[in-house]
Amino acid sequence: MAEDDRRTIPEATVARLPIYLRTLADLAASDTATISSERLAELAGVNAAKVRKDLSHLGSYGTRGVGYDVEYLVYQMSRELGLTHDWPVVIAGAGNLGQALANYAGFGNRGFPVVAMVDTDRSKVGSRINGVPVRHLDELEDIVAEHGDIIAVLATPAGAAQDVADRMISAGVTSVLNFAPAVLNVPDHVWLRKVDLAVELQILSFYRQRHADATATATASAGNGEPAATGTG
Amino acid sequence: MAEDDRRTIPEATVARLPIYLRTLADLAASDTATISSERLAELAGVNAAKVRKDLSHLGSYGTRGVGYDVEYLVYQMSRELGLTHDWPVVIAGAGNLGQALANYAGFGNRGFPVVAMVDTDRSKVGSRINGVPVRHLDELEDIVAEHGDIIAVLATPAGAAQDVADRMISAGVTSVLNFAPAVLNVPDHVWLRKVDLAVELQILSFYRQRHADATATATASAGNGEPAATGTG
DNA sequence: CCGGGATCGTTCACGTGTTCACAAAGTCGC
DNA sequence: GCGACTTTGTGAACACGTGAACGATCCCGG
Repeated sequence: MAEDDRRTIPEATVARLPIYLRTLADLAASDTATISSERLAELAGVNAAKVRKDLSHLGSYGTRGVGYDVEYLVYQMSRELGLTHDWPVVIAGAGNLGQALANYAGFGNRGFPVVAMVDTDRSKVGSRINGVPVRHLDELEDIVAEHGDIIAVLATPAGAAQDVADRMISAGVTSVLNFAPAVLNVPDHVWLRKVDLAVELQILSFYRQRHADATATATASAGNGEPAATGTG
Repeated sequence: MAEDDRRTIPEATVARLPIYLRTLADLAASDTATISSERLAELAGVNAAKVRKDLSHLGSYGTRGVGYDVEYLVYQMSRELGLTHDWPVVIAGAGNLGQALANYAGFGNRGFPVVAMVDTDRSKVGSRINGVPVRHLDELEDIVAEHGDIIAVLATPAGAAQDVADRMISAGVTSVLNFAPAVLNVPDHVWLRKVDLAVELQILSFYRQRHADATATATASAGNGEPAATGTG
């Protein structure tokens, strides 16, 4: 493996690393010392060759004939994913979704403490949700200044998302996770990921609809209602 | 375009159709009659050629020199996505996330009525959340029988997700949207998509971490902190 | 010290998705 | 009607991700 490859991990691999990490953490908790690519692939729901190729991007941490050392792999992977220290998170929008995210254990527990929520609704500002203070959107610059490099989670209505994102970014935010059902335009230096519930449901709806069509029209012909799609790379 | 192509829409295209549809619906609401692929691409945040190729999978609904008829495209796309009728949804898990999803307007409003939530916590069973009745998991078979083909949304703890999924599937469910932070194994005839908050944050963390590394080590060299990644295909 | 068995790391071929580029096909002004 | 202009639809080149295959490497028992 060339020295350069270690610094250019394919996007598809990056998206799978957290899954591997979670699986490996479970294994470590159950006192499993080593694991083969085949078993890890099974647990992570992917192909064994893919596991080996993915892990090879991190370096040669496996031992032929034995497998991978779970503890060491967890350590290296955590380091690579930047999980050795906390990343503060600010949630924009204290509505249903925002509150649920603030309460979500998986957030704060594992390295992503929610340091504040911001909203424009003055009746919410000043309260606390799961211990997280709700502050006014206008205080955003202060919050970023307090915590430095921060991750923005957008849980606002669609109409407000772009405006809030713009303010986040001009305040210095470079990582945005968008839950609002809207397409966001961000500058090149900002990393954006999006989670869209409606889109996911509609994708499911498409395949179901097509399956219904296929079985309806092809009652006697060779109906090929190909199923089994895994989602959200 | 061969007759066959209309029935084999690439997965990547399917994932973008809902975005186009939402954009087009907004345009229709603002009395825009026709739109070019270039403008639609701009609004949807993608490449113009990609828009044309994606839309060509639905058929030749554009007019050269003019663009696409917005209304007609909305109609065809809704039909293709199976949005001409409702798809009932059952949410498993009445915790923070499940409740937020039940309250989420984008769900029930646009063709995905939440007909029930299921949980094993007897203190929750019998109550209503945003008008949605919370029933016991054991009633799952009844619920599926009542509403026929149903979409399952899993908002349970990770440990319970596989069990609940198994029960859903044996009750007849063929579409599953998984919010639980766990890898699910489902039979081939079931469509599965997943949304994982922790994974998304960790992906953001990776790119931020790498960026920090790059700028730290390459203060004087040609620091190439390549940003701008769009998420969740 | 050596052979057998297991498993990694990598190469290669293939399929899928993206982007460019351009002919085909339409509109509009005159 | 006709030419200029606009925009679609698609062919082709390219980039990327996947999965199978296999040599390389390591442990273990004797």
